[in-house]
Amino acid sequence: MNEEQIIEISKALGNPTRLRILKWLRDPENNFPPHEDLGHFDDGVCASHIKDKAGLSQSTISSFLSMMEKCNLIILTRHGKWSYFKRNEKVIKEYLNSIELEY
Amino acid sequence: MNEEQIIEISKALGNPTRLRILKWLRDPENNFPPHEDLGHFDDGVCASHIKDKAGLSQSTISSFLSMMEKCNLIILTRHGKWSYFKRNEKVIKEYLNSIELEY
DNA sequence: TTGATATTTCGACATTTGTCGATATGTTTG
DNA sequence: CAAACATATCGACAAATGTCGAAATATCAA
Repeated sequence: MNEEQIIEISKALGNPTRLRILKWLRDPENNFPPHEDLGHFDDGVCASHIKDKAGLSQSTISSFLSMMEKCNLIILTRHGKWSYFKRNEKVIKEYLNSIELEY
Repeated sequence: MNEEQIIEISKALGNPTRLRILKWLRDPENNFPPHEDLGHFDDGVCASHIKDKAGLSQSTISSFLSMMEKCNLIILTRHGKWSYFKRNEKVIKEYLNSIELEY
């Protein structure tokens, strides 16, 4: 993983709300209500539920999720009007490995 | 490692100069000139050498090193008028483990 | 103790980030 | 298509960060 990516991910992790979102997404069943429509968390959790749990404004959460997605910490999947977010385990591992081995 | 510490370390890693300093300190022999007085890198590298390599002002580097030390990423040892900095491998490992297992 | 040198602290200022409410866009459904 | 809802974007503003040069401290050495 290149330096730029490591820096962007580190910035994303340097905020309590974003760090918690990442943690919550580890275990959607225990951190969020079920999705009415979908009935599963295969693509993660929809933005509204994350907003409700985080307790910040819709626009703030939207931009937080967007920056987490831009640096590939999370993966966005759209189902109709809903945006679902799940962890990008591969990139998280790469981040940890890069720091461990290179930085 | 608690959330606050993870956040502070992530912030420290979210800047190219600080990230590079951490990397350089992995291998002082190959990244810095020898210490005239000391003749070894047992306590790391002195602030001036880090400043020269980073190419930022002395005050900027001083505050960068200070914040890296406050969040325990690096360990400061003073020898007379020189401040030497080395990596805190234990804390770096704890950071990576915490993210891997909790976040 | 005085001068030279290493580091820290201070004050300034520009840039970035955190956060909001309002507005715009996109999607579903009646 | 129009209303309703989920999400994204915009504009604003306060707080934090990046960065500098200058001044203050601390230490060594003559």
